[in-house]
Amino acid sequence: MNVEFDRPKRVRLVDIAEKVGVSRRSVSAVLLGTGGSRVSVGEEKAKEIQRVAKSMGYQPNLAARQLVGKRSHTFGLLVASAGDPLRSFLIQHLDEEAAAHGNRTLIGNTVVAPDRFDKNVQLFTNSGVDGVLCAVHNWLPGDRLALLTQHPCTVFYEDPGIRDACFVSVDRAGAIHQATRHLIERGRQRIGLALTAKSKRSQKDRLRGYKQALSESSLKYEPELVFYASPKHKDAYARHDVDSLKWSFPEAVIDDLIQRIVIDQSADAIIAQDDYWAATLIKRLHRSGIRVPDDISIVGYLNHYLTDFTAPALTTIDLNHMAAAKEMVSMLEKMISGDSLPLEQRQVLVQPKLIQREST
Amino acid sequence: MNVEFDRPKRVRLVDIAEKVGVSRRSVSAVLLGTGGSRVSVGEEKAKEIQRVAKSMGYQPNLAARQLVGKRSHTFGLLVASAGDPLRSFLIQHLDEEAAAHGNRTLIGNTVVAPDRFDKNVQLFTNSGVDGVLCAVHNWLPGDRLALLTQHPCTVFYEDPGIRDACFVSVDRAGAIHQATRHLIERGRQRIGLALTAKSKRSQKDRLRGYKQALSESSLKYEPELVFYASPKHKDAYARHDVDSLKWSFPEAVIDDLIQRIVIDQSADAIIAQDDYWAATLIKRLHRSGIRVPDDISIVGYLNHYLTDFTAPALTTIDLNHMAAAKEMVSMLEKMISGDSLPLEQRQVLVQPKLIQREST
DNA sequence: CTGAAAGCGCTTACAG
DNA sequence: CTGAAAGCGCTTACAG
Repeated sequence: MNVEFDRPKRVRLVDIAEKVGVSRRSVSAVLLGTGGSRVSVGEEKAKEIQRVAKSMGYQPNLAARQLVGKRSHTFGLLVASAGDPLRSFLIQHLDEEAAAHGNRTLIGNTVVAPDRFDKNVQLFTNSGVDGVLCAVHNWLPGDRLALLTQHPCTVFYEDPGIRDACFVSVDRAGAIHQATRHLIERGRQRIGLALTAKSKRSQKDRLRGYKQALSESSLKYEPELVFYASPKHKDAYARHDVDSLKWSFPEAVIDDLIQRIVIDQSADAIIAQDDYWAATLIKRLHRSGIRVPDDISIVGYLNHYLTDFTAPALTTIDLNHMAAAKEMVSMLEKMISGDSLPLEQRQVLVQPKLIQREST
Repeated sequence: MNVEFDRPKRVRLVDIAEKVGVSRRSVSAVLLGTGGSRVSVGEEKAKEIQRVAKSMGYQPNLAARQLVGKRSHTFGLLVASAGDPLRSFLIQHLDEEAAAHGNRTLIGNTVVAPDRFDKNVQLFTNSGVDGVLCAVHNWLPGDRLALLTQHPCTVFYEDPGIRDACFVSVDRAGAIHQATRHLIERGRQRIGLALTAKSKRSQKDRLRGYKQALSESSLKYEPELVFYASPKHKDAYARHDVDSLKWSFPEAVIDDLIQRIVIDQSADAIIAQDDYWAATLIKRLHRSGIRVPDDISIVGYLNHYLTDFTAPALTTIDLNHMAAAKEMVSMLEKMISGDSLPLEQRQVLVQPKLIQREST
């Protein structure tokens, strides 16, 4: 079919008011729910307004509503990138949840250039967003405090390290605790734990869950079984190539991990930093003739769809991004509509869940 | 640090006009570039306006600009879902490109419910987007014609089947042509081609490229080497589970493919439908004791980061989503600023590129 | 360059 | 319920 390239004239509130023969205010009350409880429109009239609005294809002008101080029903969504492999499910769920609550989502990529985080914050301000959801990794640049100052209604994924900030976090200690227990139940005795930096809170949490599970089973905690990526491993984290806009994953660090934990320490299980570490581990172990799970069990962390494609399929910890997204949007809605959230409701912990497949 | 939860008062155009002691019009001209060429502000004054605007943290109110008919600098981006595994790179690149041209991106998920496509089109209308980028798979529901009618400035990824519509497409015939030639050069003689439906244009294109490469090398085209997913294979396509919001990939169809093409027809190579088919193929072949690439070569289609995690790493065709995204945004910008695009510029073909890894 | 005014499409407060 | 008016922050056309 052929399509005409004319910009269609939009129907306005006043157009349908004139057509029905009522005031704009009545139309506004019926269609947009404005005016509080003061306005009472007869049921007959209300129905007619609805009917005419529908037949004329009325769509309220959001810019106009926004200008008079109504909610924009727009959320800013800060992400590393729309295709962020570690958080693409989270991003998707956040967007779904926002939409389910009647909001639009303005997506802001931050990973392409160091100043993009702050630029997007400005943009969100211009755009008059009601609130911001921040799913950017803490290890990426960006002024979180400025974000919070400009947009008090902001909910983070993971603790941004700002006092009283609202955030949702996965129970990392609980996650590793589950994984460790699972491995112990499967008869593993020398369980390795792969971490990045020693000083990071997230990594300390994981270590805590690990130690606790060991002690509950009266197993000795051996520091030699904990692997830390050394500073020379620049590829310890997922990285984003700015030119191709593609993500890449650790490689060399994995061989080091195999040498130090699997070979030197005779580990019979590894809890990996994430599913990508785990997938690479499986590949490299396979090349060295070490069998998974016969010789060694591997547990991932995330539950990306990648886990179905490793051979064997990866047992992993599902970080429950759907629950996290629901919590984040729910918190944000509360902050926007009500007053500020009481302190004890500003930090929500989401429970992860172990998914057993074939690698353990 | 503690954060105050007050909504900050935004600086307006008039505020900085008063501060500097000039008219709003001058400020508008200097800061927003309005008023055409009529307005001439002295260089001194202009600099002072810039300085004061910066010091006061002025941010133009986009809703107000939009209301008086200026561009909203907002694009609608229709996607299956933000985490769409087949197009997440495309989505990311589209967003990047839009931002690079100074636009905001309103993301619209469509896969959660059948009416979401059309709902999002309405939403885009309300939001006053300048144009729409549609990256939704053609096999998903949604009224493309209504989209095009409401938003004449729309660019599709892949031909939506509407006359004169603007779209960017990958050269599918060229892609399969490259893959086939590559396999022939590597000494393969019985090259299988895995397709979905016989009647789909996209699949016919692939077949064309396949046949052409064969005939160029004087190889006989054998229809038995072409696999079509039968209607019973409901899992031939990537599917999105509405409850978990997660995607899943074909499984059973792959075993059928192995039986019919690899075993019955003794294929020594397979060009898969996409990287997911290819990854699953590699896994299943491995279980059957068929070695890749010793016994059979496998080529994927997409170049997802998944390809690095298969064992062996997957040779695949990079669909060049970055180039596609650049083209799409460039077309859209032209449509928005100028008049309608001449017919011959409405359909752009992007060239894919074979990436050799280990599976061939 | 300036000021004063009108208008974009809505909501709200006001007087009936 | 109504109409007439003011205002949100901007741009534009108008008269100087």
